[in-house]
Amino acid sequence: MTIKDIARMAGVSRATVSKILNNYTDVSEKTRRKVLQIVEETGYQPAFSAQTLSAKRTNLIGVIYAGNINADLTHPFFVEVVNAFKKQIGELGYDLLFFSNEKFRNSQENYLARCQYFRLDGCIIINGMDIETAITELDQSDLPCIGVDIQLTGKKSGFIMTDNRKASAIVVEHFYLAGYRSIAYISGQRDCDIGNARKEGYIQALNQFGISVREEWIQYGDYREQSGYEAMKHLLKQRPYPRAVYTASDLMAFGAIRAIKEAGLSVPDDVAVIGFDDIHACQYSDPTLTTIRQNKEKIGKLAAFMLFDLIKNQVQSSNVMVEPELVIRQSCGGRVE
Amino acid sequence: MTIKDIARMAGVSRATVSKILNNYTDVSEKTRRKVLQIVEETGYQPAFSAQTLSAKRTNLIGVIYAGNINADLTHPFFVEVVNAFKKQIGELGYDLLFFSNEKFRNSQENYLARCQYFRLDGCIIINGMDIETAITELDQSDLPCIGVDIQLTGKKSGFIMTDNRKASAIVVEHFYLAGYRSIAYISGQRDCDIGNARKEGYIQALNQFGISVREEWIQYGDYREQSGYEAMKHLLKQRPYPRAVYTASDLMAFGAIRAIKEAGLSVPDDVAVIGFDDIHACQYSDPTLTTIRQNKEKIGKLAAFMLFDLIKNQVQSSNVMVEPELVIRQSCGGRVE
DNA sequence: CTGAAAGCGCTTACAG
DNA sequence: CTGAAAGCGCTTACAG
Repeated sequence: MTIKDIARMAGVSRATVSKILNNYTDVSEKTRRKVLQIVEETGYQPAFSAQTLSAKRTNLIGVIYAGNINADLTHPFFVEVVNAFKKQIGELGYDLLFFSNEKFRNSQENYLARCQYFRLDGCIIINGMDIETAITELDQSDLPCIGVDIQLTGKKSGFIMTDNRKASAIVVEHFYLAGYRSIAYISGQRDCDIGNARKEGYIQALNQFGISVREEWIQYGDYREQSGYEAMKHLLKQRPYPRAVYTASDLMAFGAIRAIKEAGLSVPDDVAVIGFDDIHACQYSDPTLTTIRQNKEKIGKLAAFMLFDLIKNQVQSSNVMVEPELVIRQSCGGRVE
Repeated sequence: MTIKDIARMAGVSRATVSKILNNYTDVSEKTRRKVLQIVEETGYQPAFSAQTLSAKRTNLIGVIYAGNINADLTHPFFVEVVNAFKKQIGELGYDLLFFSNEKFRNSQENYLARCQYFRLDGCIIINGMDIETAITELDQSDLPCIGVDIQLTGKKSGFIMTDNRKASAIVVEHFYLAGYRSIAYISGQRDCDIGNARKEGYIQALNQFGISVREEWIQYGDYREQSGYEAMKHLLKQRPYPRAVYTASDLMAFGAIRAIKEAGLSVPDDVAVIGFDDIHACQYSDPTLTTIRQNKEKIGKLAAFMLFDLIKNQVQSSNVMVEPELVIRQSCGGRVE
């Protein structure tokens, strides 16, 4: 069943059928009705590949998890963002193509070439560790791209992320108002942009409150539980040890809590802890974990609209910082030192 | 840059270039080298739409989250399965197309038509609640389909799921060996196939051990925390109340634990609990939760191979049950009644 | 081993 | 308002 069949059945030309299907206005109401009815009856659907070959757009958006040590589908933060993105971009009429990086990785990874191969209308790039240069190439091309947690700079690119400095400021302020003055920070890897933004926010906030920054109270982990555990052990060896700890991920907070308990101390009575991410387990841990929640819904939704505007040429490259929120539970205490 | 350009530059015909790119063998080594070199130099890539229009296959697999109340990308179990599936099917040379259901849903949802529109090579169908008839239509078509947690019956379809009866048998046996004789079950919705399989397994296992089944010890929830809490409150009102509880999800187990604690009782000393899913929070809850872990890796990977075989016509419709595993933590106790 | 030609199923100026 | 025709960029018999 092709457009030719429909044209024949309706007694019109293929061009006319095509126009009707694409909502052109210069067609008589009578012809339109007849054709539409036949389309309805037959259940005719145009073929994607023929449409794409002939027209330019595909209404297809690529989803790229960038980085060699790459966050995959299961990443708890990004999956929520991508889900919200998918919903919104779906409303706008786009489907999603997920590149399978496997084969691809073995050869030279050329994201741009793959986008061109499928003639994607745009793509969303999820940040990972150890970003490939192929991402830069894509970014600098004229394919519309939106980065999540990664700063894209191309003329047809934009990015969106949580305001990580702000998040740290909120945490430090919360600790400060609860009376804490000795506040440590367990960061992500030293070369992680996100972790560094959080660190800078932490330092800036301490300065603002006139609290001097102690280098030995800044530890580095890898966002995982074990690294938080080890970082906390280092912190506890110091005299005095910090009475409040802010970690760049919830998992590291869980690790820190484990270390604190092992030392015979209590959370939050001896050491207060605030994490980052608000993963599901925060509600069920002992104690329940105070943490920073990123507005994943909003990030995903905004990414969809920003990409759409870029595609429709309605806008220049844009970038947005989204407000974080502190979710207060048991782990952060509230006593005066 | 098209195949025409490459042909011109190499001084051969388009047909020859096409053959070389598609690994035909009836081409002289010399021509092959020359063409390949030019392809390399120019970075030429064929256009997906032209290839698809002309050939039949797309190397594209559709991912469908079925059901009106539909599990989305963020579902903790399915996301792991889909991730493993993506990796394996990627190795086999396929990319993934995620249908955006939004627009689509408003009209009559026609999965089959959409698959045909994109000329997908096959698809994977993730079970949800309240499955549409459009899924049946897809299942019965001759497009290769693999269902996860959903029994497909078409001649080109297969399915894969955890052996849910077996899982229940393992749980009941574990309780039995720990000395428990009064074992309750908190199920999913009454019309949920998965929940029912687990229920039947539970009943069968009780029978096997000569323990009589008490209808009032079977409660129904909706897999969420609150429903587990309420179901447990009902169970605790009974005299005697059960000393061991098996729930069809971890979240319901957390709800049950909350109810038990609220009643001034202890887990596992007064009531032992075993959940289902092994979500991340099980490791951090108080007490940590004993639970059934499904082999998501294996399910995803098998789904990929099964679908591949179906596509390549190497196999008839197949279906597989995957072994579950009991992960023992603190909540299940181990004392004699 | 190589190429001319038809065809895949659409869309888009263009002419009427 | 409608249609003939060219074209999108490939692949695939088929002939040589």
